[in-house]
Amino acid sequence: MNVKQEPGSPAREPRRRAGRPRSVVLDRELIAQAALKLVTTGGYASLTMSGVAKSLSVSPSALYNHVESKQELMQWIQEIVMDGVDSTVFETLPLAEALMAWAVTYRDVLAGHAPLIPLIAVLPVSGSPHTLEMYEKVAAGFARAGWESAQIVPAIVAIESFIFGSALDVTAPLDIFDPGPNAGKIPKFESALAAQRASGQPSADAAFNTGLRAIVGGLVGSGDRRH
Amino acid sequence: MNVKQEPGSPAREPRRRAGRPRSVVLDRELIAQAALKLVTTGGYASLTMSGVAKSLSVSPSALYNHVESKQELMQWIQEIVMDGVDSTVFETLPLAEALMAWAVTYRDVLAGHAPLIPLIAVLPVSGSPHTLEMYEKVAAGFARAGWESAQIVPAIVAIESFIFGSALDVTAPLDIFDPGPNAGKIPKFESALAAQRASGQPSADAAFNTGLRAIVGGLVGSGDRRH
DNA sequence: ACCTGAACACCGTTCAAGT
DNA sequence: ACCTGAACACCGTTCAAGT
Repeated sequence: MNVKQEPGSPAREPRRRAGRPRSVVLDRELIAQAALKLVTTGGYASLTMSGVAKSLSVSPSALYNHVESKQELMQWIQEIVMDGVDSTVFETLPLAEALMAWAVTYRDVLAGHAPLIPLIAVLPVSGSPHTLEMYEKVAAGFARAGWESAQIVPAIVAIESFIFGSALDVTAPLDIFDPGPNAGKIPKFESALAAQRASGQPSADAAFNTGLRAIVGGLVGSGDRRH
Repeated sequence: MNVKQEPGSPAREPRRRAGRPRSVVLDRELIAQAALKLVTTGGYASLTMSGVAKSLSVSPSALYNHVESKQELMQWIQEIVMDGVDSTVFETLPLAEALMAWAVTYRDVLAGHAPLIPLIAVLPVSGSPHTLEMYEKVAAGFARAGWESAQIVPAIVAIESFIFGSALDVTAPLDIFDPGPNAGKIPKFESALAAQRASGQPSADAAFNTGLRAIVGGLVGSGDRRH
C-alpha cells in the first residue's frame, strides 16, 4: 500500500554549507511530514501554520510559497493517512470478508484522525490518486462478486458512511452514555447499558463489530443484487 | 417531541421604558435562538460570539455572563437540533420499521448541521435530558422486540454511526467521485459510477437507502439475537 | 447582577522588502 | 525563487470599570 521512495532516484540533497545553522529547504513532502508529526504528537489542536513553520525553523509566511492554505495542508495529511488503508484484501478474499477486513483498517486509520473525517467525507477524490485506486479495488471486488453496476457505488458509500461514523465514535469518552442526574428516569436504556458494560467491551468496539457484520451481511448476504 | 412553552406561566416580560432603543435582556433561551438563527441563515462559518452578540445588540463579552464558552453554546444548539428527531415511532411501529423511520428523521435533522456531528458523537448525553429520552424510547423498542439486553446498546450505536456518517455525506458535492485527470485509469469504478449516475438519484441518498436497509435488515432480520 | 470597552493571546493569510 | 518581518482582519475569552 505505501509507495516507497524509489532507490533509483537519489533525491539529491541540496548541499548545505557546514557550521551555520540554517533553515530547511522547504517542499511539499517536508511540510506534509512536519504537519503529520505535529498532529501525531499533539493532536489536531496543535496543527497551526505557526506550529508547522516553527518545527521547520521557518517563518509562517514561508509556508505559503508551497501550500495554498491550511485546508490544502490538511488534504496532504489526508492523503498520507488514507495511504494506510489496506485495500489489497479485495484481490485475495471473497467480497464479504474483504469488506470487513478493509473496514477494520479504514476505521483504525481514521480513528486517530477524527478531525479529518468531515473533510474526507466532502473532499473530491480527483485530487487523490491513491484514494481513487482504493475505490477501483473495492469496485472491482463488487464486480467480481457479480454485483450489478448501478448498485456498487451506493454500497461502497454506505459502508464508508458507517466507517466514518464509527471512527468518530472511537473518540467518544467511555462514559458517554452515563445518565448523570437523570439516572433512574430511563430504566430500559439503563439496563441495556448495564448489560453492555458487563461485557467489558468498549461500546464503540462492540458497536463497530455488530454494525459491520450487519451492514456487510445485509448487503452481501442476500442475493437479490446480482444480475 | 418539541416541548412547548407552558401557557400557564406567563413568562413575565421585564417591562421596558418606551422610546429608548435598548439592548435585550439576555438569557439562555434568547442566546440559543439567536445562535440557531445565525447558523440557519449563514451556516456554521458565521457562528461567532461577535456575530451572536451583534444580532442581540449586545457586546460579545456580555454573552459570557450566560454561557461559559462557545462550546457550551454549540451544545445548546445541539439540544435544539436533536429535539427535531422523531423517536415516537418506536411506540407505534415494529422495530425494523421504527428504526428506519427514526433514522430518516435523524439523518435529515443532522444533514443541515454537519459541524455538530463530531460534537454530538463525543458529547456525554448526561447534559441533554431529551437525548436521553430518545435513547430510552429506542431501547424500549429493542426490548419490546425481544432483544437481549447486552446487544441493545451496540445495535443503537451502530445505527447511529451509520446515520452520522450518512449525514456528513449529504454535504458532499455531487461530483465528489469525479476522477478528474485520472479518468480512464480506474475502469471498474468509473463504470460503476456511470451506472449509478444513470439512475438519477444523488449517490448520498442511494447510499443511505441501501445502507439503512442493509444494516437494519442485518440487525433485526436474523433472529439469533433474541433470547 | 449584568453590561461595556479595552485588552490579551492567539488564528490564517497577505505583501513589500530583501537575497 | 523563496524567505523574513510587519501588518491585517479576524477569533474566543478575560477583566476592571461602570450601573
